[in-house]
Amino acid sequence: MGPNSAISIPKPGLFSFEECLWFLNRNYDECLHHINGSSITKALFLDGECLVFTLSDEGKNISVKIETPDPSPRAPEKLKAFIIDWLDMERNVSPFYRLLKAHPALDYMTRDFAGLRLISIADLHETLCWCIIGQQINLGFAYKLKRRLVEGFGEFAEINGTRYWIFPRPEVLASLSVEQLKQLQFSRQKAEYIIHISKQFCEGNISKEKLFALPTTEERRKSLTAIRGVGIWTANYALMKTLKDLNCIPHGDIGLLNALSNHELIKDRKDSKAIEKLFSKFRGWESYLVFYLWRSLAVPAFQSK
DNA sequence: ATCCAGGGGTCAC
DNA sequence: GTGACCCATGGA
Repeated sequence: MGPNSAISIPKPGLFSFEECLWFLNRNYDECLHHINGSSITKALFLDGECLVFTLSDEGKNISVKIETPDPSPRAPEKLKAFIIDWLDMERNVSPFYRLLKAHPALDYMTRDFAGLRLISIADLHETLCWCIIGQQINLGFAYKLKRRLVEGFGEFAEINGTRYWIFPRPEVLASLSVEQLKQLQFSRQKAEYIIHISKQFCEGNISKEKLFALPTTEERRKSLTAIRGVGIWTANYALMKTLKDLNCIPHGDIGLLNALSNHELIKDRKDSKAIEKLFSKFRGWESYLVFYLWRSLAVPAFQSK
């Protein structure tokens, strides 16, 4: 491990590693990263190179340690860019905080969730598959299904006896049969959607680059919902989590509705006028507001539901 | 047993 | 464009 594998990333203002860590370590059985005390370890492919890295808090900086032996010369630089993007470290969120502070029911978030960033999922294929998995089932079971998929068909790097998994490649999922996924307790519908979406990636019909190339959110949304299994909720989730489009609201999301209800911001699940009214005050920061509202679901006072 | 869960497709109007 | 209905599967 030479000096090249030590990387430091300066923390921006209104950024809390602890809050981001909290999000990544919610009470779910996540299989794509490991939390150990106050550090995160994850594996990924960067331009085809498999890297395992550990993030930890260094006060004014975040330190990144590459665990994989013999990383390529450009690995540190690419990894740094990945992490800045992953934890949304380059964004100035102070305008969002000003909007929160101006809202009596949401003001507390600027203190209780201070420094939380919109943590992304870089891989569009992974995001869409994750959406399909999570559609209409409880999150606990969704994470279970994801783990089965990842450990069944993904790849891993092993460091000191621990396996760090990477989400399966589109080519692998595209070649599966519906029956193989049904054995993992995927419904027929989920199995068909995932195989179909994976094939679309293999054939080059979908890619993150192609989506980015579209000029407007509306065109990106249309392009996504044209895919079988991708509805408006999934499209908005993917735009928010992978393209970091900040104008996206996953309408109908049960967690979002529960959070709005907890804050007494809506009367019932069909109160779309109240939802529109709230989000109209957060133009340009809708996705951040959604993310913070999801965060609020873990607040003990809102847990009794 | 019954209802719900970070939806989506289809089909009628 | 909107609404009713079906699809699936585990968890509480």
